[in-house]
Amino acid sequence: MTHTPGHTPRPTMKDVAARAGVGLKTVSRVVNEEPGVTPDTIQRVREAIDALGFRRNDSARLLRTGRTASIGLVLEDLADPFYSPLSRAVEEVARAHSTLLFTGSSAENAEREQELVLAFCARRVDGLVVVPASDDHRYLEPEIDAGVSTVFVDRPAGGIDADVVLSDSAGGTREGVAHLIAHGHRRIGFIGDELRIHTANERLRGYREAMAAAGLPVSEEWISMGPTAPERVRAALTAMLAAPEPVTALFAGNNRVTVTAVRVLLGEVRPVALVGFDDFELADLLRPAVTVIAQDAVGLGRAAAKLLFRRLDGGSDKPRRIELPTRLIVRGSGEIPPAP
Amino acid sequence: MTHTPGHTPRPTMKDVAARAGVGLKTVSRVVNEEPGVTPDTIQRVREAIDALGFRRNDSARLLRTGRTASIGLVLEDLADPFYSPLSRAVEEVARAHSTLLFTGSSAENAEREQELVLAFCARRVDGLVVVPASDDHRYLEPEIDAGVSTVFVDRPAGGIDADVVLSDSAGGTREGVAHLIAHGHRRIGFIGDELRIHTANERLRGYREAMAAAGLPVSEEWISMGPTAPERVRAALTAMLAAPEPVTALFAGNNRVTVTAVRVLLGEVRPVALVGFDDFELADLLRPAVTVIAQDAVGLGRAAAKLLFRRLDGGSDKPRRIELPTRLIVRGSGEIPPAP
DNA sequence: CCTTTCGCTGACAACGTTGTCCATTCATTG
DNA sequence: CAATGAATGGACAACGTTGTCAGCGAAAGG
Repeated sequence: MTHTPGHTPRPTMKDVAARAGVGLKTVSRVVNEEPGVTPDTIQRVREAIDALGFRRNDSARLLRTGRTASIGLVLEDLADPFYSPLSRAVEEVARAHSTLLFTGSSAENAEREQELVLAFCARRVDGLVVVPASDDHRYLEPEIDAGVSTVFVDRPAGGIDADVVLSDSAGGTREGVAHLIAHGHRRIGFIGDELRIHTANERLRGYREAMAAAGLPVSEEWISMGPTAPERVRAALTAMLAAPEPVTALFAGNNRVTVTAVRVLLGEVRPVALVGFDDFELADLLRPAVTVIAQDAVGLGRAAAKLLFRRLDGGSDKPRRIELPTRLIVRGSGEIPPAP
Repeated sequence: MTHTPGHTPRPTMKDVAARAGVGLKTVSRVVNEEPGVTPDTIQRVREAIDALGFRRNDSARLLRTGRTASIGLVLEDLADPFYSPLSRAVEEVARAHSTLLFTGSSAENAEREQELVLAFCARRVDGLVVVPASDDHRYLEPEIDAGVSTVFVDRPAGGIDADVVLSDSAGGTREGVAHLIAHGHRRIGFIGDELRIHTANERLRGYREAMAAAGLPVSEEWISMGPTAPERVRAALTAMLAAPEPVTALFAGNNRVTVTAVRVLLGEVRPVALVGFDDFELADLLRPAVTVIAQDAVGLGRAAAKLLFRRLDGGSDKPRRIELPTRLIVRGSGEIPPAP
């Protein structure tokens, strides 16, 4: 018994063929609009299809043809306001290529990433777009060899040479920190994500470079890397502000940090300047409005997906690295001068 | 040729069997951890699997077994801050059932919804979670008969009797409007989404009921339904404020309307009270902080997915309608008294 | 009128897996 | 020592589709 009790089993091409009084292959031809069928026969087959409510089983079809017309997207969290436009962009490109999209969230967990990726591979997706959570992707090598094109986004793959689409994290951060320096700040804090995350590292590097370029010393007490949970960020920032020589400005390493920082600073008497990496909705409506380094999430997703489909269409030069520029959006919070 | 040039073709169970010197079915048994294989044989097969980098083709497997262990999620926009937690919740439940998730955005377009749904059905997903964009789902009837369990979320299906999980839109709106009335407002505007959208209708009904319950007249000029594009909302609100008897408070029908309203009101000299349907991040950081009717997006997604899996596990009583309560979150913007 | 060509159609194998069932082996038992 | 039966392994069909190829009839050409 192949159908759930209580349900009529799905008609197959065989059923349609029988009903229309034609051969199996003729039905296939009609369904796929292949040439070489008389209008009369087409008509008969069409009627049988409608009468039976037949719908082609794409799983079976794709088993035969070898392509599944589906791709997998693994990211950190579907619900993260930074990743959701990215996934929407991937979806859009996939749609343009008549391809369906599997999605999964790794929750920043290496094991879960691998589990998802391999599950997608077992489903024989044609390709993958992955926001890495792990830093070792050698487990993907056999899959890639077997023909599963893979493009990494937002962070590079670990241990393998693969396509990747990134934002210019270091450059963007340099620009943001330079903006704070230009407004007179000398003691600038940096709160970022865990060091094992590539972008966190890059942004920290950008911070150090900008400070060095301005000839400013950096105290390690101004730097705090770790989980972006509100409590951790709150504690870190509070400590920086309570130090004997408190920071007068903060660079926030991503939007979750920025939001928590805004909350903390709202309770501060001293004005503290703030620039955040990642734009977010309503940043312009806060008071002060938050100056940010905006990344192009849609651009990242689109570029990654397009690169993936180029691979699927046969482009197979060596792995590419695409870096998208960021954009400083000046809104006010970065222009607050240091308290005298 | 079944593999892309330049790639090694994937090994199949046959290859593994040959290499391990056992029968095909024995490999299948090992892979599926079925009993009846000597530890010794298991060992040999395992080695062959590793050596060849074999990974079971789930598409083929599922063709045979009839279940695809995948479900489809169709919503309005994956990138919408209201829907992304919902989809994350569905994903979480799916994961707990070892099921993969196809996602697709209908962009509030009936045709596209149907296209997506039918594409998922052609892939023989086990079930569907759908946020309706169309108001006629009779096209789904043959699929449901064929055993594709379907649960609708956020809005009910049109033309068919099916499971649905909703927020209490009318009740929530009543509560929100009553809140404004309690603070002295008599002329309250309502800006909502297009009338063909069920929730828009329900919320409008809630508004009318609350006004009627307080014995307040309603001028049709205080009501504006239509697309939630910022320009349209801006124009509507501006008109309400410029009228001879301007509204002193606004109820915004969803979060997109609320955000645009906040922007418009920021430029207003008169204080205007505001309550919005849907909570959104940072609502508490705006000044005034925005009072909202919060819906439980995660709860909606989870309830829908759980109901779906209950169906998949065989539960087949008649279609259920689950209504989740909303919650008034008082933050300030709703407490502004009417200008004298 | 016979052959060639061509348009149309269908039988059959194959895709990679699982379910059914029979064959073999080997230890146990009468 | 033969009979029994459990444990193990494998041959084969089937899932629903598409690709290959051969057959058939009719139109076209000699």
